[in-house]
Amino acid sequence: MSLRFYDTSARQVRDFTPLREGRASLYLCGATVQAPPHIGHIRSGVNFDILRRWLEYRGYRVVLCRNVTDIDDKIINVAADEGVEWWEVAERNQRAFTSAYDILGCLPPTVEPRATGHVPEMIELMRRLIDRGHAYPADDGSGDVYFDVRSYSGYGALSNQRIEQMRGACDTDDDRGKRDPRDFALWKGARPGEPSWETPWGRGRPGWHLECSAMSTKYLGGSFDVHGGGLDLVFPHHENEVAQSKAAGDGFAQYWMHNGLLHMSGEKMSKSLGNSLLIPYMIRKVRPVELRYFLAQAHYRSVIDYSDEALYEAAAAYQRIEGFLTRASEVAGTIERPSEVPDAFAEALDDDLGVSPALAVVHNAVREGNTAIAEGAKERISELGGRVRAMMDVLGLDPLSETWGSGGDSGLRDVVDALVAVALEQRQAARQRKDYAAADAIRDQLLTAGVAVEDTPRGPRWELRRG
RNA sequence: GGUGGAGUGGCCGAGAGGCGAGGCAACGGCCUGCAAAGCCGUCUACACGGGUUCAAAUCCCGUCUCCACCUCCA
Repeated sequence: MSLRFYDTSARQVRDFTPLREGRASLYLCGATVQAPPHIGHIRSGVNFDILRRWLEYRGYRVVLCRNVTDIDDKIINVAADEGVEWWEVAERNQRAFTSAYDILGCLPPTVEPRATGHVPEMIELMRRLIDRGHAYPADDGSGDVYFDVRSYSGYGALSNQRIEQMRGACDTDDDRGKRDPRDFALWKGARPGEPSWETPWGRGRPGWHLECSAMSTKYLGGSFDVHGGGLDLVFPHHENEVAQSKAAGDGFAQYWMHNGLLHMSGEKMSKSLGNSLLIPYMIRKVRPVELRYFLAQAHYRSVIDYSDEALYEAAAAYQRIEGFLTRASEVAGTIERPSEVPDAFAEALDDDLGVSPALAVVHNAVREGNTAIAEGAKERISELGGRVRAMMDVLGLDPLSETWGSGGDSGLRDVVDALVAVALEQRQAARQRKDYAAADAIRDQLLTAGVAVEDTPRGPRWELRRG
């Protein structure tokens, strides 16, 4: 079977056929940098990182454009509240997003354009829309420029809605100068004290949707393959984007992919809830790779109901895979990672990124591998270990990848290893003379210090036990 | 009012007409001085009521419950 994805616009799974053979162009709605990211934002990043990695595995040359919207009402409001410049807020939060993506092992995008760096492109797009009769500057002198939704017959096609049934857009203070309440702002006229840029229609700043159409066109062309983002962006953001671009004469996205949202206690984690699931806090609960596993394991279109229990279960599942690979390396030496993944795994990902069934393939290989370790079958261990690494690598989760290195000082680790070895020698001596009370006391002391000892047929081994 | 999604074993979570996905937890066994890890086994589930079918968790009709979007959202 071929590679296929669920297309929000078609409301069904479609075979993936790129516009240019061997290439895949992706536009991903990244952050509006009004606040630091929580795990819902990063889920989106992880889901699309897996898409990107899978496309690359399938031989496509991927160009991923992930925007940063660095100007909007909330950014301005936060800046005003804090008494700092709007660009301080944007810079600070963009750094937080970048850091979070890095920590979770998301590959950097090919290009990461910022809205405020593309005002000329936005002006040009507005010019095209006005020339074609799809947009108009407000006639009240406010400087607003609106998209005329009634002029574009396809409006509502993406989100499957009829204009008549839509509510009015309240995206400006008082809907000044709108011809129809559902018209949305391409450009917002400047208010006193706000950042603004010069345009033929007066000073102002971008509306929320214009930047994505302008930047996708600049970096990916008028037509590109996949547009992605969170399910909550389907309307109005993506509906408005596609309206702007198609009304201007561009082909725009061929496929629309939306990740499901992450809920907290039955509630969606919106920015306004101000919840505590920010990345620095989360990675005190579990390691980053375990957080990535948690976010990746469910199908990208399903809702994830966040709970600490579910998070810890995911961490345990990951540790099972990691434990196998660690022990496999100890027994069979370096585990080479082959370039191919098993067919069953590939078929799962080909089918609309079925990460869950793909992970079932991984776990089956882990169980076989553990049996091979028990039997001491080195070739089999290497083979299965390599297979597991290859599969996990495609998901960005290979435990033996340098991405997930302990991050600690390796020199310090050598010191600890030597110290633990001293203690273990004493414990072994105690065991030899069957002084199990002494042996167990040493093991307990090490455990208290965070060193978990396991006895194996080849002698004791140890590892750091977290928290 | 409009649009879309969901209800699966103790828990998480796939699947979508016929073979028990997988994980976590629990219990029993093997292994171990004891553990740990691992392996084997047990727990045979699909909201409810009808229907179609040789066969339904999966299709159809109805009902209930929950959720999302309908201009702050990833």
